[in-house]
Amino acid sequence: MTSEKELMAASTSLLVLATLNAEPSYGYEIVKRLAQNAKDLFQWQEGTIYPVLHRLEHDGLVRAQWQDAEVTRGLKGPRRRKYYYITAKGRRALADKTAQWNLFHSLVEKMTGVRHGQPAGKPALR
Amino acid sequence: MTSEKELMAASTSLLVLATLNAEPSYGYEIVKRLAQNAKDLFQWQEGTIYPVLHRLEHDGLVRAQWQDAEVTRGLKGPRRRKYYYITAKGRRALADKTAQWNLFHSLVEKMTGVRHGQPAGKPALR
DNA sequence: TAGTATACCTTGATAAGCAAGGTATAGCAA
DNA sequence: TTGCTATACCTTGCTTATCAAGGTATACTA
Repeated sequence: MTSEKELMAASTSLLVLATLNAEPSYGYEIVKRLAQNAKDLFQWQEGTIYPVLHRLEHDGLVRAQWQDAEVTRGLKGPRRRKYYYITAKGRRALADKTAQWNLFHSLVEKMTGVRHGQPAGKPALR
Repeated sequence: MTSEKELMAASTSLLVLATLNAEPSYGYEIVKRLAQNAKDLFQWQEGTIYPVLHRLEHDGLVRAQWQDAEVTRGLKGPRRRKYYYITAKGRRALADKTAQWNLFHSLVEKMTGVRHGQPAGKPALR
């Protein structure tokens, strides 16, 4: 595999970037949101997501900002959240990774004989 | 990730099983065939495929058989090929893994906002 | 006062892929 | 005949991603 390994590894960072592209968020919430979108069929662990966020930040695809103390006033739990925002570079990376994913998916489709569209009896997440 | 980790790891065994489902084959040829189907955009290494085949055989999803000597007569190269055949259990596994892959893909689609069908300007392998 | 939910994080084990190398056979060209 | 290339099998060591598990701390709630 040349870039296929990154494609595999990309699925998590891809989904994290997609989450942040929709709306800024923080680690704990991203975990919940992914599980929610996947209807709990797939669940990422915190131990997976936090290192990914750190790497994305290190690579400049997202930037992090501890929220103001007053924002959390009235909320239960600790008064600290590290919000992540996708950057312009992150949006480009998201587009690239999405294109790569779709390309790889079309290979799987071709080889497994799955047709486009959603054939009857093939459930999908909605 | 619950079974998501297997889903990631599944992409290679999925494609190997799909290859063998189309037609019995052997390691060296499978590598070539995958690269060909992927138009060399993705390339699996022998060091990846052989262990996968051994694992699939160990799990009973394929069975292996050294070919007869006469079959290779006239061919260049060594007179030995280890042909792999998909089993009934392998076909069930292929169906399962394909369903899992499609489920996961629908999550990616949902989160990246990609619609079904092939939107204009989104190239795919044909 | 104890439990639960929120929110951050790290560590050690497991597993998959890759690059690189190794062995061997046979055709073909110099 | 000598050496290159293609075929065909395989293993080893490194890297990297994920997970399970644990740790810290805050604040609401029973």
